[in-house]
Amino acid sequence: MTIGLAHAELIAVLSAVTGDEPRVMTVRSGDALPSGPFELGHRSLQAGLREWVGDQTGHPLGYLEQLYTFADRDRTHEDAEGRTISISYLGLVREQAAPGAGKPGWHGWYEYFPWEDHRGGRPEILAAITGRLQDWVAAETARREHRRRRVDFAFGLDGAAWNEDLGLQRYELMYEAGLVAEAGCSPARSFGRSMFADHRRILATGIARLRAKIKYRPVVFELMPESFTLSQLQRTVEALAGLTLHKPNFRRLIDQQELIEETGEATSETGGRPAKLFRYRHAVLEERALSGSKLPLSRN
Amino acid sequence: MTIGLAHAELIAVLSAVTGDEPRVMTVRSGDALPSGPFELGHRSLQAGLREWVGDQTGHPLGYLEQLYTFADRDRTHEDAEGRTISISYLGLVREQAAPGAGKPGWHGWYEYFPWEDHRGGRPEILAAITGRLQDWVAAETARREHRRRRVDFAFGLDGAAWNEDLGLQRYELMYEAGLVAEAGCSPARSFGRSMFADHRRILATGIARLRAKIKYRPVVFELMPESFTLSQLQRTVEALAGLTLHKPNFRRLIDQQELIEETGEATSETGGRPAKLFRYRHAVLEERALSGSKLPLSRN
DNA sequence: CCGGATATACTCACTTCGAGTATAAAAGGA
DNA sequence: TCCTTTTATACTCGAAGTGAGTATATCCGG
Repeated sequence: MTIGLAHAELIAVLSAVTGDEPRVMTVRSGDALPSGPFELGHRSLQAGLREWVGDQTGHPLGYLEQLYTFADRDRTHEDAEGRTISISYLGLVREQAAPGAGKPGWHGWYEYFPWEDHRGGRPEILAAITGRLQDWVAAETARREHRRRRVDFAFGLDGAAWNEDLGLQRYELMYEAGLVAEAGCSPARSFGRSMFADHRRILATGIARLRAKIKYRPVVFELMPESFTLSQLQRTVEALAGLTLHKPNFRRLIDQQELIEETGEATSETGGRPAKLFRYRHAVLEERALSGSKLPLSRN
Repeated sequence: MTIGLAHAELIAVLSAVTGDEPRVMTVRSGDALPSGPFELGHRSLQAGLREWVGDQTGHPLGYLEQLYTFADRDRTHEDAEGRTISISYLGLVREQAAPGAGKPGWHGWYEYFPWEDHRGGRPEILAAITGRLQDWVAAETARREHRRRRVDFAFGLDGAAWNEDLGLQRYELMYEAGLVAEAGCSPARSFGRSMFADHRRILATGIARLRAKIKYRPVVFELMPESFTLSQLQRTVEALAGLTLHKPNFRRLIDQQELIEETGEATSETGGRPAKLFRYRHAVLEERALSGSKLPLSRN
């Protein structure tokens, strides 16, 4: 059996949350995701990436999961020896363990995807985006209805509700419609900050995966410090989801799951009544669900 | 930047359901999953696999999604040129398009995982498996409680309910505990039919992914013929999940989602009252949810 | 025409969920 | 000191969804 030869490369989407801003680790002043060769000495892909991230950044890496493997024709390596296979990973870094967060190297998610942050209501930029998408729908003749449904569904138009999990579909639609610089359109007519090659698409994949995951796995705690208040926890989830949540219902959800316990201490750094501090119950298996199903949205 | 060279290989978990038996396409008389080199001519991984499957089997491939990419040290290729990277995919084949199903080449899932089929109640083989796992728990000293919780959670012991999505965790626990032939234990002391290298683990990954997916995406219809009865649909879902469902609630769930419509015809092949035939509403976007959350279990 | 088998339709209690309201405990200024 | 602001925490209530069971319809074969 002959086996195709290829170059293997690892790409990491490393995220942290500082305050209420989700961030991603970047190189080249925010133009690319960190990546590197898959060395032969590594035990496995996972171990290879962990080691590599540790060396490069000094941040201990908590949660790590594989995202997707790409090998499209345009990803061919310079020399003709074969094509490049890129294996992407999603990693979560604890805020306090990431002193670089906020400094250069870490950039906010919503710099690249300004239309994904709905915490302050529907972003105004969406009007421009969906306007351009309507033109793109109108330009199609054969399958116009299908295209319209895809746009309406992904962007929450025509009665559909905004779904924060569809970030990847949204980016891909915008790519198809030529609304992002990576698709070759002029920077003036593009939306959001672009990245090298398909790195922004990989970032969108990571964000979408994380947004979906926080709904049924307690991964948020990988981003929290050792002890935290319920409001901090809520703001972190809100930062990731790009949505504001209903406070009483969020709290009910959290203590139904019995994932956290009081430390006994409290903090009064927030201005008003002092908040109790909580810690994650590590006894809980990672397999346990965070929320039964959906996030408790607030109506703004 | 140097890039590691590697051999790239595609592995496919192709599934179909015949009657009420879920099957997987195999080679070597059921000892291995179909696999092949990733050729340089292919446009992308997805296209490469689609083409390759079409050539090899003659079955048109409906749904196709990437599963996982493996590159562990023990997967090294014979010649010393580098290691092998295996990219696995899950594909769904429509029953009527798979005339080979039932014939050699297609084997039932539960031949490899007899403990995963709970349609006739908890399989007796589970008593033997969990017995051996208890020994394995007792053999641990340092983190015995953690190990016990993992076993209880995965196998539905000590108050926990059986969760059909945890097939991969169960296989991995059994591998760790040395209960499967792939882990090097004697065939006499192993459970289920084993496969070449880590192919059974990949199959478990595919099964787990599909079981999770049918709960929130209408992928079952990729396995159904053009028109079908509600009972057929239910039996197909039951075959995949390895569980029996509550009939009235299953039907309520289905027509709440408005995923199917009557063809106007009926069939009386089943013995009793003739059943209405339905078809999948292709107008529905693939992104739409199948069931709000969980499957409607029946209490057996 | 009656029982067995299968399909389809309806009911009801209970839990969960969305939304809103009420009370508690700090800080700071008049 | 007391009142306002701010944040935290606790409780209520109706609507919707879910689990479980029952009732009716329509075929087949004797």
